[in-house]
Amino acid sequence: MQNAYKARPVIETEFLAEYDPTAYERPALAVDLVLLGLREGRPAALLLKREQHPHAGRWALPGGFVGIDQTLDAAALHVLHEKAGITGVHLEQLYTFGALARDPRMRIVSVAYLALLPEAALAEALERAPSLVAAGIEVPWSGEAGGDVVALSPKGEVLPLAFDHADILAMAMLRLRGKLDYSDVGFALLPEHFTLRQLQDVHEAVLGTTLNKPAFRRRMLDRGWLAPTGSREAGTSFRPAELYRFQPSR
Amino acid sequence: MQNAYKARPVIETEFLAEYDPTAYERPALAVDLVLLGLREGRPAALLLKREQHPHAGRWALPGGFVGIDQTLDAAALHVLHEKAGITGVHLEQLYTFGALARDPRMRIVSVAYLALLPEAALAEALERAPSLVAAGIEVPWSGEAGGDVVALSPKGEVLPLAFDHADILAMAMLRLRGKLDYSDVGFALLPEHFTLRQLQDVHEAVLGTTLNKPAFRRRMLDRGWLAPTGSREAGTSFRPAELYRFQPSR
DNA sequence: TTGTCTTATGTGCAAAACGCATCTAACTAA
DNA sequence: TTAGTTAGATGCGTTTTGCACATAAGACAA
Repeated sequence: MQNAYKARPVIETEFLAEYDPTAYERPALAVDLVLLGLREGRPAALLLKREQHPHAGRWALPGGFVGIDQTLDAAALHVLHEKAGITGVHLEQLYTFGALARDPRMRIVSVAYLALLPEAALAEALERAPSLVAAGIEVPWSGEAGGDVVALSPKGEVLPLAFDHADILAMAMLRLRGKLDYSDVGFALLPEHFTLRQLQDVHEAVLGTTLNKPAFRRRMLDRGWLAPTGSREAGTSFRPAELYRFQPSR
Repeated sequence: MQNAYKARPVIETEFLAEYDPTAYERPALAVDLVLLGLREGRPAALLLKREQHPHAGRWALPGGFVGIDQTLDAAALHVLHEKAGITGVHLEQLYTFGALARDPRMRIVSVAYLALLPEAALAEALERAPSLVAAGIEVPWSGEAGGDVVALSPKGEVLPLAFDHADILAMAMLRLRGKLDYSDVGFALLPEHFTLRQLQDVHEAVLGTTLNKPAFRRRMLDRGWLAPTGSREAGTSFRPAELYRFQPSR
C-alpha cells in the first residue's frame, strides 16, 4: 500500500512554493466569532441576519477578513469591537474551518473564535449593534458526545444558519463543555461579584444538566479560585448569599 | 471607556471586503505538522534541518502551503505523505498561528496539526524521509501548566528551532496531555495489539510522570475500550502479558 | 412579635474512586 | 528445581462524590 514510496526518496515538492509562494492562488482568510452568553439560564449566541446573496435570509456569525498586517487575535478583537461594540471579554481561538465550499463565492478559510459574554456585555452588544439577535442555542446531545446544535429566535422559531456556522456553533459548545470544569472559563460568563448559585447556574446552563449543590459548592471552594468579598447579595426576599470574586490561582 | 460607541451605531466596515475581497492583500496559508511518537519512553518529534535562508541551520516542522483547492486536512495529509512518506495515522488540527513576523519572508498564517505515530510509523517515516530527525522533546513543566519545550538531538544536544515552531511543539504537548486521559488518543501511539504495560508506558511518557499500576489498569479496563485478544506477548523471559485491542466504545 | 416561606449554607453518611502494599501466577534460564 | 522477573489480582485505608437532611438568615404578613 505504501510500498510505492520505498523505491524513491521523499521529494520536496513544496520547494517551488517555498521560494515563490505568490505564484500560487491563496485562499482568503477570515475570522468568525461565536459571541456566547446566557439568557434565562440557557446559552445564547449573537447572530446577524444576512441580507445579501449567499445565504440571504439565513443567520450568520459576525466575522471579517484578516488584514495583511493583522494578527488573528487582532482580527477577532476588531470584529468584536466593530460588529458588537464591546471589548474586554474572554476571547479564545476555537478551530479553523477550511472546507472547499464553505462559502459559495470563493475559497475562504475561517479561524473561529469563541467570545464569552457576561450578561452585561451581552446586553451592551444588543444595544450597540441593534442588528444582532440573541439566538438560543439548543444542544441536543449530552456530555461531550458532539453533534448538531439548533439556533432559536427569542420567540422559539428555528433560525436557519448560513455557511458552516452550525458546525462552528457546535464546536463552540463542545469546547466550552469540555473546558468548563477543569478550567476557569466559567467565570468569564459571570460579573465580577457573583454568588455560588450563579456559578452553578452557569455550569448547569452550559452542561445542560442539573448538578448536586453541596458537591458543586465543595468542589469549587476547594479549587481555591473563589475569594469571599464579605458582602452579600441584595434584593432577595430570603437569606442573601455571599458574594465571591474570581481569584486566579497564585 | 466604551462610551465613544454609544453615539453612533456599529458600522459594517467590512462590507467593501465582503464584495471585493481580492482587493485586499491576503496572508499566505500553510500547515505545519507535529509528527509525534515515542522513542525509548520519551516523546519525539520529527524535524527537518533548514538549509535555506530564513533560520538556516535551525530545525523546523514539516509543512507546506495550502492549495486553493485543498482543504486544511487534505493539505496536512499531503505533507504527511510527501514529507514523511506515511499515511493512516491519527491526525488532528491543533491551533492556528498568525503572529505577524512568524516568517520573516512574508505574512504566513499556519494551521498546525498533530500527527501521532506508533513506533512502526515513526520508523517508516525515518526510513522513507532520511532528512527527518527524531528529536527528543523535553517538557520541563508538569501537568497542563504549559510553557516552553526543548528539542534534543539523538545525542542529547539542544536543537534550535525555526520560526515559532517551539510554540507549536509546546501546544502539541499541552493538548496531548490534556486529552490523554479522557479521550482515546493514547491508542494512536500504539500498534494494533498491545499490552496494558505498553499502554501505561505511553501515558507515562506523554504525562512525564509515573503512574500507579493497579489503579491505571483498573481505570483502563473499566473504560470498556480494551478487548482482550486471547493471545499473549511473545519473546519475554518472564510471564507474558495479555494482548489487547482498542475497541472504540459502541 | 412571631410564625411562615424561601433559599443559603453546613453536616453526616454511604458509595465510588484511588493510592499503595502485597500476594500469586507464569514464564525463562541456569 | 530454583532463582529471577514481570503480569495480574486482592485487600485496605484515604479521598472524593452523591445525596438526604439539618440549620441559618433574611423578608413578609398576621
